[in-house]
Amino acid sequence: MKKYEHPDIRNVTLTEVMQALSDPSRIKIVRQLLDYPQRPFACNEFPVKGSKATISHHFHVLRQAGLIQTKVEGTKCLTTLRRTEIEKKFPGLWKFLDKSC
Amino acid sequence: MKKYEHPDIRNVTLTEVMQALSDPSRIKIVRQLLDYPQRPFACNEFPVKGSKATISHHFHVLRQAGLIQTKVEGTKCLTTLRRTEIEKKFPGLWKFLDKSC
DNA sequence: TCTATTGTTCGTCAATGATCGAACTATAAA
DNA sequence: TTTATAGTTCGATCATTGACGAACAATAGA
Repeated sequence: MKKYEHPDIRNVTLTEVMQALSDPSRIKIVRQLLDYPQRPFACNEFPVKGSKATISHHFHVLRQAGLIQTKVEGTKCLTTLRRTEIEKKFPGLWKFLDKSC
Repeated sequence: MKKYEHPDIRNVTLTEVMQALSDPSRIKIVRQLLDYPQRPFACNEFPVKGSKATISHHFHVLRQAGLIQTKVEGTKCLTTLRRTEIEKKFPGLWKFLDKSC
């Protein structure tokens, strides 16, 4: 598998972050990651429906927005939140996403 | 001027809110409102460029997302945040928007 | 009444975004 | 080496969205 590009958080804009989170599937992904801190998930471990291509696209968007990081592990790719970096740049985002209904 | 429709906050989704905030002009509008609590602004008092139609569209989106309320006053329409209602449904949103850079 | 102000609505166009199947890559396991 | 697994990338399609000008509506003021 190819290695992933992760943007420098300094170059991430609030608009991008909002845009990334303006999709129900992507919000689900982020919330699951919030619910299980430190635990990495493979792409197919999220309750998101759609083709492989679509799901891959969602992770790409979240990655470009600086919200997640992806690490190759065998044939899988493991995703975790970029928790502390995002919290530093956008304080309160995680808390907000976690609590909002 | 017509009277405005404001959605019941209960029917507003997080996705809608994120979508509404995924535009630089609309973020600017909300931030200005955050910076001057309680003070109502007319549509043309925001540093947002674009035609009248475009600006009206941005306010429409923010209104449908439950973020702002608009009141007719003469030939103007005055906009304020739906501060407490949104804070109750999406705790931390205002704080997050205010602090993020 | 006439005109200026303020904003909405409509129709249109261009750009973006979500979705998919198909072909592909890389690793693991048989 | 063959097959299965996991995900990416490409190209296409379709829907949504942002932007605009033009026509409109409502109020204020001369």
